[in-house]
Formats: sequence, C-alpha cells, structure tokens
Amino acid sequence: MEPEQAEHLSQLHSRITSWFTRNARPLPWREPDCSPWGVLVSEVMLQQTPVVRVLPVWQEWMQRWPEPAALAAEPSGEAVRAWGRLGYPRRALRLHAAATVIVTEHGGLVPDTHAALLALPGVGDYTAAAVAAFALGQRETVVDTNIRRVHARLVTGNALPSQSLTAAEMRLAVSLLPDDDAGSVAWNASVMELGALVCTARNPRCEDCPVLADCAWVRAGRPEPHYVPKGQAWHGTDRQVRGAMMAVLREAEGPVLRELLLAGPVDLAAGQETVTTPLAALHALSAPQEQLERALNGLVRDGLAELSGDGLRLPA
DNA sequence: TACACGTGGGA
DNA sequence: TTCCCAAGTGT
Repeated sequence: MEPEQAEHLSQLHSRITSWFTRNARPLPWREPDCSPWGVLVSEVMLQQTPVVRVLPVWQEWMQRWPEPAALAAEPSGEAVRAWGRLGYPRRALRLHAAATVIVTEHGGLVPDTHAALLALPGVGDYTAAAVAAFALGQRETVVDTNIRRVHARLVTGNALPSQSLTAAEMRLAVSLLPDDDAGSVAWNASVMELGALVCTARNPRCEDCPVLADCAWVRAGRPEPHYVPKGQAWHGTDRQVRGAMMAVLREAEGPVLRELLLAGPVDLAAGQETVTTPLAALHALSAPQEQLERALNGLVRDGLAELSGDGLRLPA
C-alpha cells in the first residue's frame, strides 16, 4: 500500500473509532464482564432483529440460563417459549442445540476459535466472526448488513451494498481491517454502530457522520441504489400462519387440539372469541385448510412443535 | 443461487 | 395504510 493510502486508512480508523467512543449505545453484551455465552446469545438474537426488541429477552435469558449447561438441561421448547415474539423461532431451537453441543463437545465452554464456533448450530460466518471478535478479542473480518452498507457508501460509492455478499466486498473488508487485535475489534464494532445509528438504510444522518468528507457516495452526489430491494411477502404466506400457530403454542399450558388449530374461521358473532387471543388471531387469518395443515406439518418437521396425543405442543 | 424463515415499529 | 427493514442461517 502507498504511504498516502496508509495514512488515509489510518485516519478513517481513528475518526470512526473515536466517534464510537463518544456515541456507542451502552449495550449489556458489550460490557467487559459479559461472558462469551452472553455475547453468543446476543448475536443470535440480533440476527435480523432490532436491538430494542432483543434487550429485554436477552436479560431474561441471561438470568435464567447464565451458562450453556443451564439451557441444555431444559427441553428445547422452553427456549422457544422464552424466545417470545423475537421472530424466527428456529433460532431459539438452534441456540438450544448449540448449548447442547457446547456441553457435550466443549466441556460447557463456548469454543474459542472461528472454526469451532462456525460448527455450532445457528452460527454462520457472521456470528462466528462476531463472537470471536467481540467476546474473545480476536482479529476477525466481521461483515454484517451495517458494515456492508458503510463500506458500499464510504468506499465504493453505492447507495446500498449488493444483494448478496460478494468476494469483492470481502476483499474490501479485509483490506480495511486494522492489523492489530484490539484495533480490529474496535473497528468492527465502530463501523457496525456507525451503520446502525448514522449510515442507516433509509434517511442516513450524514450531518452526524465523522467521515462525511471521505464518503464516495456523498461525493458522487448520493446516487440512487442500483436495484430495487424486493420486499418479503407476508400477508397470506405460510410464515404468517406458522407465526400465528407458534403464538398459540407459546401461551398454551399443554397440548393444543389439532382440530382447534386447523379449524376454519369461527363465527365471531357467537362471541366465543375475540381477536385478542392468539387462537382467535390464527382463525382470523381465514387460511385455507390445506395451508393450515402445511404450516402445522412444517412446524413439526422443523422441530418447533411436536404431536402429543391429538394435540400439538412445544417440544418437551 | 435463490428462497424460506417471524415480528413489530417507523416513515 | 402499506411498505421497508433489522448484528443471518440453512437448504
């Protein structure tokens, strides 16, 4: 690298990490006394899920299951129930499975290498890197949606990163990473936070950006994205039905009769149900019988629920 | 590679 | 009101 480039990179590092020290949110999993297990749980919960929704659930989990062994000792259904409404409940199942692997194969301690972390259920490339960096202080190339967006704007000059992670993006992230462990950890956390608080997907707060003067996207006149992000369908999907069924199972004490879950819309005029209960909400979807059965079978197939007699319940 | 997979709050 | 999207993973 040319001396000039090295100097420029060093300035980006100090500007962004300095901004972080002044503006970072005080999150409990960033505290020095937070265990690797606490960091792992936070990272899985934060997958596709905003910080504000994770906070209370994470606190509950740490209180109830301060170590992997405590979680592994319980039925997976308890993890799913305690997951609440965070969404993507299979993450709870995988976290429970990860705790089991940690106990059986790692002596109850969260593994301390990227490769071993990556082998855990529910831990992909991002989460393995994040835990190695943030919990273990290791030099890792952490690439999440925030970091990708900051890189896309600051360096590449695009409004948004490509739709899928490219080799070029990875090379760029590697080239920007500070050489030392501590510096790289601070950089990863800082760029991620910058993306979350300032360099946001919609309405970025460029006035508050510590590297506004260096931003290739701003310099280019803030051009529009190269593509139109395609939104996820929701209304009428299997996911909507599965979600409604899971809500019923979470609040139920015991098994819920299949006929109740598979029933068509009830006669609301009869006054037996209001849309305030999960079961009423499920019925209110008026999903076709075929879709209800497909959703139920999917939950069982995925291990989120199990048949018990003539009913369905969270895994015991 | 593309798609399935939950949820709720802000614009 | 509708749409967007938030610290991705597994198949």
